[in-house]
Amino acid sequence: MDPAADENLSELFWSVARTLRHLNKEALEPLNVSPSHGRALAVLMRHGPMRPGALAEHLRIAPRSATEVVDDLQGRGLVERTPDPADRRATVLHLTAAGAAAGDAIRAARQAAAERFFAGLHEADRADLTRILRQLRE
Amino acid sequence: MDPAADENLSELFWSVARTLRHLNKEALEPLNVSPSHGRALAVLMRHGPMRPGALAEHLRIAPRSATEVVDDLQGRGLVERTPDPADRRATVLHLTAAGAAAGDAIRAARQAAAERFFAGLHEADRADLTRILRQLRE
DNA sequence: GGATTTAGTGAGGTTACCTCACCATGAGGG
DNA sequence: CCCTCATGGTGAGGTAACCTCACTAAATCC
Repeated sequence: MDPAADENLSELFWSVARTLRHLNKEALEPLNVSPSHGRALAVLMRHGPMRPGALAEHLRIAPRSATEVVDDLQGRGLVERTPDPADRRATVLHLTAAGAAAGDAIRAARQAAAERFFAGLHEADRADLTRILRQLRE
Repeated sequence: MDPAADENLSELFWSVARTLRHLNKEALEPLNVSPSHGRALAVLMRHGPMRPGALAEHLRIAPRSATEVVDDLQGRGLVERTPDPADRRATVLHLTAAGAAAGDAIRAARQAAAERFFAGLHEADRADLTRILRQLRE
């Protein structure tokens, strides 16, 4: 159990993470969305209309911060707030047509970036990586 | 080449990265240093005294931002600025005794966190992960 | 039906960055 | 030797993406 090995594994992980983040950001740049907005749109794409609170949970940010993201997205005409018929305190967020289009573009760009990044791996290595990462996530 | 597989691999990677970052931050918290300060101290520990500009390069931030980090670190008595005898425009940063001690503690805490995190993996999986990450880093 | 909880948001703060402008110093060319 | 240009550091001011705290309106519990 060489301690230096763990240190290296951790550093290695960060080094790879940085590259991947960079690629992601680059992929999103031409679409004129920040990574944070991209994540929010992706959540709405995947899980459908939801309340700001639920969005906050998905993004693991404070509810107040979700309000801010939504403000911004609404300002760009990508999402809309509609009153929740079941609870008059609440609002429901849903994508506009433009938002859905942006979401599609983001998904495609992200996927292309990931594809490029992981393309160097053999099928078996991919499978191993997936398995190991799943285990780390617990 | 299922597209969804790559999407998942990328997301999986981020999920794990987030956990690791969280652990790192937690490990640094009791030492009362932010991750950003920790990184700066680590660079000074590893590479010895250097100018702010060099620190900025190592941290991949703008020189002006390095000034800020150094201001903070100096305010906590962890680093000192001394005039560079070779260039009267420049200053040289070096760790104080407290800074070196903090650097040691940070290194230990970081390593312990990584140890705990990767402890769940079998030796073989660790080796695979290391190999695959190395390959991804190219 | 009054107390408590929950949903969303205004106000204001923090962290970790950034650019631009500026000054002092150093280095090279005529 | 002086003049120009490059370089090291920093003041001023800005930004993104978070945060907490306090508040209102509505729902829910006892």
